[in-house]
Amino acid sequence: MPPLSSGLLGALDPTSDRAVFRQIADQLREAIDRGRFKEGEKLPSEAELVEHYGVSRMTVRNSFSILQGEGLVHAEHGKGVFVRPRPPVRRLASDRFARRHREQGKSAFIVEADAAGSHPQVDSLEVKEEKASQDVSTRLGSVRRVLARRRRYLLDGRPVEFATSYLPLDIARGTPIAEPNPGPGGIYARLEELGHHLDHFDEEIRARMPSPTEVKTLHLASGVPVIHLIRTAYDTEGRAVEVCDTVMAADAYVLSYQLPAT
Amino acid sequence: MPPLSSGLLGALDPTSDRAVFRQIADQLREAIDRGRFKEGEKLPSEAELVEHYGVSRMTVRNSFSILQGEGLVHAEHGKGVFVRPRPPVRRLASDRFARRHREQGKSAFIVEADAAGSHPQVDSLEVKEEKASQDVSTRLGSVRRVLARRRRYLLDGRPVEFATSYLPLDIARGTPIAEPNPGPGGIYARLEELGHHLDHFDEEIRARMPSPTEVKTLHLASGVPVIHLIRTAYDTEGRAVEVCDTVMAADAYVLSYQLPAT
DNA sequence: CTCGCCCACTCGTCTAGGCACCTAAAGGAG
DNA sequence: CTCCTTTAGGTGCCTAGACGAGTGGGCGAG
Repeated sequence: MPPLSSGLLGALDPTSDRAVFRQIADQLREAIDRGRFKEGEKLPSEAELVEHYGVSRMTVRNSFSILQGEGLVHAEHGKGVFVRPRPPVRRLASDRFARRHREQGKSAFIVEADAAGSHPQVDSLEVKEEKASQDVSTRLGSVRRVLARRRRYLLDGRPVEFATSYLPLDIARGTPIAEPNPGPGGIYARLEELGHHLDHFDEEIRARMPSPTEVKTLHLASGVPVIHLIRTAYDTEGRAVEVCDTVMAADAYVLSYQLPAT
Repeated sequence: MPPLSSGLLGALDPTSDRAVFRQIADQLREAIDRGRFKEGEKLPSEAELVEHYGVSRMTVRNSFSILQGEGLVHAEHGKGVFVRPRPPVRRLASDRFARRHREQGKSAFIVEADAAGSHPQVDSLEVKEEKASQDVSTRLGSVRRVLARRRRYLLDGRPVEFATSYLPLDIARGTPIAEPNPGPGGIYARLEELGHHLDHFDEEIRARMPSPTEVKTLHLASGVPVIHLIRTAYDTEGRAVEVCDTVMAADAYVLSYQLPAT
């Protein structure tokens, strides 16, 4: 094992109240923040740090687990611990559902990704009728059963988002909306063709840590939260015609809204 | 030590690929989700679980640390590990900066909190001139120095958000905006009085894990992300007159936006 | 009865190892 | 030269135990 060049990391302060594993985590964090370890670069191995600080391996592992929890690093089995590269973020503008965008035909996700030079994909498509959850039922105005459209979005092979749209059966059943591919402009274009002119959307945004299912579906590294967005679409008669429940990898998105100051 | 009533938790599957500490975490998580352990309730102690599963204490602690990372439980030294109660969330409506709200006089935060029956506070107020960061400078249109207004918001004693407003010096210097208390309606009211009629706001939303500083400032439990909101205010001449950088405890907020479908 | 101390229980930190498994590189077989 | 096997280095997972430190209840002294 090559000796760890000691310029990068300092020594511990034995008089400090701060736990040793926290001190080590602090030093590593600072070194990362200062760019001493760059994105994608490998941190010193556990053994090197054991040597450098004169502590036991569990203590070093503990430090790593803190940094993992903060989303700063990720461990690869058999390779090492690496500074997590910050993936390019996708900006979601608040006008992304504007009518003019629908007129182009392709879905918003595809158009936007192509424009950014990324390779977009949609998978795990599922369209079926099911019982509405309490929450969805409330939002749609006491609907018992709904059409659910589930799909997952990937960017350059990486899953970044999965979403489920819920629509009242009396609107969606037997229309192109109930088809896996609803046609150009997506379901919003179909809704308007069916006479449900869209008036506005409500979006609710939360952020939280992912459930184990979400970790799997989005291949989330530890320390990456999710953004949970619930959009309700209303037609010009004030009726809620769709609820879309979206979970996004928080490190892949910036949401952007423009608000009038009236 | 009283025996752990074994109805609550199952046994381990030694044939499973899943690591033991993950299996234990899974069982605890499921028990919590099913309401077998309720909000605020104490989980079995480490020693009880060691006994129940026949594993070492580190393994049990590892399981707990997973659940902590997910924000499901929190440990209290000397007392036990508890199911984390979900605090009431504050809804931030997208019209919260509408002019009509400013006319009431009090700041948006105070008015809203009072209405919800909570006890609001603002602290660690700091107003000073400083060099603009690269990012702020860009957003404000190549401004070198700015007036920075820092403050922290608390709800019923709990810190939930801290924010910094940056304003160009040529607008803010020598005005009530540079005072600790800018007067009724806040700085937006003052900006309008000074002839900077507000046209619209841009809001950028990110979610991520907090830095150690943010953990301290917001007293964040582990497993709670932050919502990072950057708002830029534009006047009717298209000039950016304020950038507000806000970090919120994600478990205390739901952001709500209404978008036209035009 | 009250106060203060002590002890049992709890989690927090750390040590010192062992086994399993993955990865990459070196080296041997074909 | 290519392909496979071996092996060393690395991480993941786990054990067994020690000491520290916060909490709360019980018990004895006053």
